[in-house]
Amino acid sequence: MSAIRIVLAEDQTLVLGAIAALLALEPDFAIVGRAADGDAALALVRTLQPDILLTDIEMPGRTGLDCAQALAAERARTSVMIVTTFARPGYLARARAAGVRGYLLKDAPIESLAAAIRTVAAGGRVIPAELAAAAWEAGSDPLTDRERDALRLAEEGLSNKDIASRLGLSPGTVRNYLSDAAAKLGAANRIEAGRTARANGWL
Amino acid sequence: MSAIRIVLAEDQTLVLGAIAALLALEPDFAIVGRAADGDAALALVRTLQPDILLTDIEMPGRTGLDCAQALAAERARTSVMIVTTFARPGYLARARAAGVRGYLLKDAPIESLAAAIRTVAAGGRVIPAELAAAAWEAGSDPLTDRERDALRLAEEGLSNKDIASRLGLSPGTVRNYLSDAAAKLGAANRIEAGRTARANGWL
DNA sequence: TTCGCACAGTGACAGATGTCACCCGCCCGG
DNA sequence: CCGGGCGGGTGACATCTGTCACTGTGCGAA
Repeated sequence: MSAIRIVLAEDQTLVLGAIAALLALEPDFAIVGRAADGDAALALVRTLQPDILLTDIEMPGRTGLDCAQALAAERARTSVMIVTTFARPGYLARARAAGVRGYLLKDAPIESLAAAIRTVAAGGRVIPAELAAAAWEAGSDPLTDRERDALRLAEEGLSNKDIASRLGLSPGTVRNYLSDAAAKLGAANRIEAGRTARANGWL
Repeated sequence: MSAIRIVLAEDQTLVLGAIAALLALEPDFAIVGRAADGDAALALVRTLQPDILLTDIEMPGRTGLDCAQALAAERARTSVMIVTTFARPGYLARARAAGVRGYLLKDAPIESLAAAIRTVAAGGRVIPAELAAAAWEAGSDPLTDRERDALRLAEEGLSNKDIASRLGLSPGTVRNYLSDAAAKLGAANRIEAGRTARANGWL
């Protein structure tokens, strides 16, 4: 029986190296490639055709979710697994939509990583029950594209006028979008709205 | 020659296990303890008296910087090293003040970790030059304690009135604090002020 | 074809926020 | 003992934000 061939993607080099060291201890795993950003990860997967791509979400350039989407579109033979710090419902939903086969949190017990990889390599799926439940409770993203755009800029402290000129809108329209977004999210103002949206992985 | 005795503290269990696996590969290192939060780390250091405490900053309960401060106050024999995601000048400044002997970023090359540990164990210090330079440029925290308090709550989207009642102040005073803070930080409003302060590690 | 909804805008109003001046008391360093 | 900084406060003012109502357009689904 041949080893499970794995490509790792993670922007924090120290963590990348450490996870590689951890997985290398398992006799049935072969770490065939490492990448520090999404574009490098995609390139590696395309040339190496591994069994598993184990990737972080938040990376410079292309995110792990972007990679999963791209590979799904190409009908690649590689199964994508996500390892992330964030238990955001929106991330999980996007991962599911992108055909991701495993979703793990970085504060999960270590043994669960190797176990999850074996499960996915055998054709299974790994999504923690608590996470799935939280995603269910949070529901789906209620925001429209323009509301998201406005909220992203508002988060950075821009005024309605500045946001309007960046988006090519009138300040009044921006005010309406942010007001709508806050209402949908049950927030009292743009700051709270931004925090809520981000916590849910909707930004 | 005996091994360098190390205690690791890191709240993301997966990363903790991975770093432990990585360091365990070095014959002159002995991982004598692991902790997933600051309080556990302190307790371990006090009983085990290791050569090195290698700790993250952002952890539940006590932060890595808090631990360093506590150990410095006790004149402990353990040297504290920080490994963190964030290159925030304020963090580095607080680390220096707490007698921290090494400060590494999680996106540093892997080999540098082992090298840094050996340097610190031999009585040296490890602070990356770029980080030190950035800290120099950013200058020191211009905020007063009350301004920081107000800014922290403002970040969460609370109104002046709510912040005032939480801090036991009048809303006008809160307004003044936030206005002062924004002026000191060169920000146009509370949101930008909060972002700037956080980016610098002043919150 | 009509309904709903995203997108875009205007106008009016209340309330929140930002700015400034100016007040007090306190403590600490020169 | 006097200045300066911090903590705390007031009042006035301008501007920004949040809320509502109401007007359109265009698209896609029933």
